[in-house]
Formats: sequence, C-alpha cells, structure tokens
Amino acid sequence: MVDNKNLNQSIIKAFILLDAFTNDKKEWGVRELANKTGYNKSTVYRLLSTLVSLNVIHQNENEKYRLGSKLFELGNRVSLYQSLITVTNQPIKNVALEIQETVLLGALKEQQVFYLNKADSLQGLKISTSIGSYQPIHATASGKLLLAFSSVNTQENYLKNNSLTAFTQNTITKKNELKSKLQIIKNQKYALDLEEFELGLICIAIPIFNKKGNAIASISASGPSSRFRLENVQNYISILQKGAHSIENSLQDFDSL
Amino acid sequence: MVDNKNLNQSIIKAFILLDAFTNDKKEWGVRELANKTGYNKSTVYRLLSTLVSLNVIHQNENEKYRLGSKLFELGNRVSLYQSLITVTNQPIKNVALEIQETVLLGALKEQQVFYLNKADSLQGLKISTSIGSYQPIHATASGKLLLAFSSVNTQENYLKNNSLTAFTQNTITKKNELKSKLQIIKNQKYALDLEEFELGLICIAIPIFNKKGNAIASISASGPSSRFRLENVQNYISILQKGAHSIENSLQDFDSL
DNA sequence: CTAAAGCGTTTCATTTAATGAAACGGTGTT
DNA sequence: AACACCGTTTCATTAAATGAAACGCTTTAG
Repeated sequence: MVDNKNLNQSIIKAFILLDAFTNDKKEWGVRELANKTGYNKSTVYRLLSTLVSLNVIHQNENEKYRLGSKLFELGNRVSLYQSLITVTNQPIKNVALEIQETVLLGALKEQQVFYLNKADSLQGLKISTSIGSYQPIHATASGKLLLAFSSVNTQENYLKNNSLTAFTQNTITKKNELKSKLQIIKNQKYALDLEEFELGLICIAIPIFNKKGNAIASISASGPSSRFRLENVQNYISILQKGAHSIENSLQDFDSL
Repeated sequence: MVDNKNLNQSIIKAFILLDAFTNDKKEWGVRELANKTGYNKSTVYRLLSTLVSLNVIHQNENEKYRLGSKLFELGNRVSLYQSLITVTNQPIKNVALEIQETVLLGALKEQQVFYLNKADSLQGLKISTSIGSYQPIHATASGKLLLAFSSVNTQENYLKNNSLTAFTQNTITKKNELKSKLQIIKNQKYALDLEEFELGLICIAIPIFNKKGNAIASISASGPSSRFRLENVQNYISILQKGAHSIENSLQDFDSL
C-alpha cells in the first residue's frame, strides 16, 4: 500500500464531495457543500465544475448539483456484483411479494454489511436502506448472521478491531454477549435484529450458501415493529428460505464477495 | 460554465482511468493503463492507489486493478433513473424472453442515446451495448426513433450541431436523408437500424409514451443480422409493444429524462 | 424602491502538491 | 545466472491547486 502522504488530495476531496450526495440529501449548493466538508467554496466550486464537465455530477436548473449519469454508467460496470444481482433480482422480488416487507441481499465487506440488492415491499411504510450502502455488523440481523457463519479467524479479528457502538438501548455492546449470540445464530440458522440498529425496525436474516458450504450472502426481511409478530418468525424464515434456495440453485461459482 | 483551464486535472485523469475499465476489459495493470492513457506510470500508480484507498477501485490478488464497490454504491444513488429502472426490469425481461434478443431501454441525453436498462437474450450471440453507455443518434434505431418523436426545435438543433459520422456503409450521413427518414419513422411508429452502426447488427425500436403523449424512452430489440428476417418485423413490433404498454401503465410522472 | 444578504462564479498572488526519470525489489522466464 | 517485466518508491523540478476578495446576479427585507 502506498504511503498516505502520496495520495492524490484532489481525488480524495472529489469523492468526499460525491459521498455527501445521499438518498436523504440528493441536492447540494456550492456554499452548502463547502460548509459541510470544510473546504473553501472556490475549491468546492472548481471540483464540482470538473465533475460536471465529466458528467459525474449534473447541475439542475435551480443551480443545485446532483449525482450524474457517469456514475450510473461506471456503477453498472462493476463486474463483481453484476451476475449476483441478475441472479437474485427475481428471487428477492418473489420473497418481497410473499412476505410483504422489504427484502435485502447483504454480504460482509470490510468489517461491515454491504447491501447488494433490494426488493421493496408494496407497503406504504418502507425502510430506507439502499443498495450499495453499509451497516454495522453487530447491530443488524444480516451482520450478525454473516459473522456467525464466518471463520473463527474472521470473528476474532472483528471482535478485536471493532467497538460495539450502541444505536438503541437494544444494541449488543458487550463482546462476550455478541460472541455467545453468534453461536446461537449459527445453531438456529437465522438471526434477528429486534430494534438494535433503529428503534421501530425489526429484521430477520438467513444465510445463502455456495456449493462449498460457505455463507456468502444473507437474505433478509425488514419491517416496522408494528407489523412484526414474534410467533410468525418460522413463517418468515420459510419464505426467506424458498428465496435462498432459489438463489443457491442459480449460483455458480461465488466463493466470497 | 467554468473555463477549461480551471478544471482539476487530477480528477479528469482519474475518470479517464476509470473509463478504461469496460465490460470488454475489466482488469488493468499499472504499466498497461499508463500506455493506454499516455500518462506516466508513476502518475497512474498514484492515481490508482488513491482510488483504491477510496474503494473506487479494487486490486485483485494478481495485482491487477478493477472497478470497486464505491462506484457501485454511488451508481445506485443516481436518483434520476432509479424508479424507471425498477418499473422496466420485469417488462423488458419478458420481452427479451419472448423475442429471444437483447432488449434495451434508451433515452435521449446530450444529443446521444443513453441506455438505461437492458435484458439479455438467452442466445449465445449477445450484443455488448451496456447499461449507462451512449450511442450516436443517427446510426441507431433508438436514436432515430427518439429524435423523430422529439420537438421540431430539438430536431433542428440536433441537425445543426452534429455531423453524421459513417460507421458502416449503411449509416445515414446526409442530413436531408435523415430528416425525411425521421418523418417516415414518426408515421410508421417504429425505427430500424439495418447494420448502420455495426456490421451484422440489426435493431428495431419503438417509443414509450408518458401520459402527456411525449416519447420519453425507447424500447428496442437488437440481434445479429443472421437471425433477423425482415418479414418478421411486425411480429417483433407487436412483442415490443406489449412491453411498452406494460411500462407505460406503470409510469407515473416522467416528463423527460 | 432601495438596501442588504444570499447565491454561484471569477480573479490573482501565494503556496502546496502533482509530476516524471530513474532506481528499487520482487517474480517469472529463458 | 541473466534477463525482462512487474508494481512500487524516491526526490528534485515543475505545474497546478488554493483561498481571500471581488464580481455580478437574484432574492428577500425594510
């Protein structure tokens, strides 16, 4: 790895700017972005102008900036996920229809859960987790599940290098508690998130195995606690499992992500 | 628009590098990329290192570089297209199954055709046009179709500012010829590309209308001329039209793209 | 109707960072 | 054992990014 001092500062700044454009805040002005990032407004303006000239960012009629088609184009070229997305589109959609909640496909990536694909429920109340986003391992069903099915090395490495931040009063914050929870999850072959990341949000995750028997991804259903009944867990799981098997049958040679 | 001299050169170089990662060439080495772009290999190395540190590019075990998850993440945040893609996934897939050729969803963007979504045929011989890519208006079925259904202003603006480059011996290169062709296309409500962009490649496109009656997108089928029979045009069109109607029914309030 | 405050944009002297040639250390090949 | 090729690092030179202030414009306030 190259020394930190040798990294190109303009590029880093450009991507920090791009990261400010989220689903919750899609549009930014120059001064606004300068305040948010701490960069000089001239710098922000020039960086944005450059990105506009490359179609990485578009400028609205109201002068506000938003993400542009070049990112869409490049995002669609990221080959690692293409086949996995194609293969999972239909199965997770079917699960979402049957389960009537948002369905997400997750994978471990850099000590976090990375969401690869999503099928929205048709319900009015939807969760906002978006494709391509990350969430903490210890506070999510997908995260705990995937960690539970990881190697002992991966687990210990994770526990050593991460502090378990509390997001709600239900978040697991003690490493010993998480460790024994992982054992339970592996035995019961599913994981729950009972408002551990966000109050009012419940989630169930089960593993997707490749032919070598490794859990390479998770399929999960998320919905508001108001709709969730603990006695229906087995029902949710059996629907998710239909989806998981359908995906597993289509999978060819994914070892990991 | 900002003066060209004020654009950030590092960012431009970074995106020129990223653009080298195509579906046909997904992996690059440092020297290889340096040769391709004309940049010094030290520069390429440092740019790549920066992009790796940002997860914009990943490095394989064999030291080769490829596009990374940050682009996937950002690409999925480009909001302009999200709902249109969700709405069209299933219809174009159905069309692809029935028509047995690659189906593309196109829209006009900056005097070019921009492909928003794609459903592959199951045939061995597939076309390589990818989501997010651009093609010239005058040499494609989708381009000619969308231009034909554009306003007179848009048409004349296009004809004024673009020269009609020949890609094959069949490409329309005379502006008067294109102009009269547009009239025909608008009347018959479909457009053909008979090896006008790439030899051996045939394409049929029909419009998708919004509720205001504007053609906001095209749906097209592309395949090798060896499989294509002119007498089947009406059959292709009726299958495409089923897909178009299905999309039109799902569309809510897209005026343009 | 004018003043003030907001915005994106441009300017220009100053500073900081990107640059390229060459060397380095590793791997695989002849 | 010699060579060729790779990604990587070094360091003096050069070129480009930077920030404060001013600009022109639009929107809001008095």
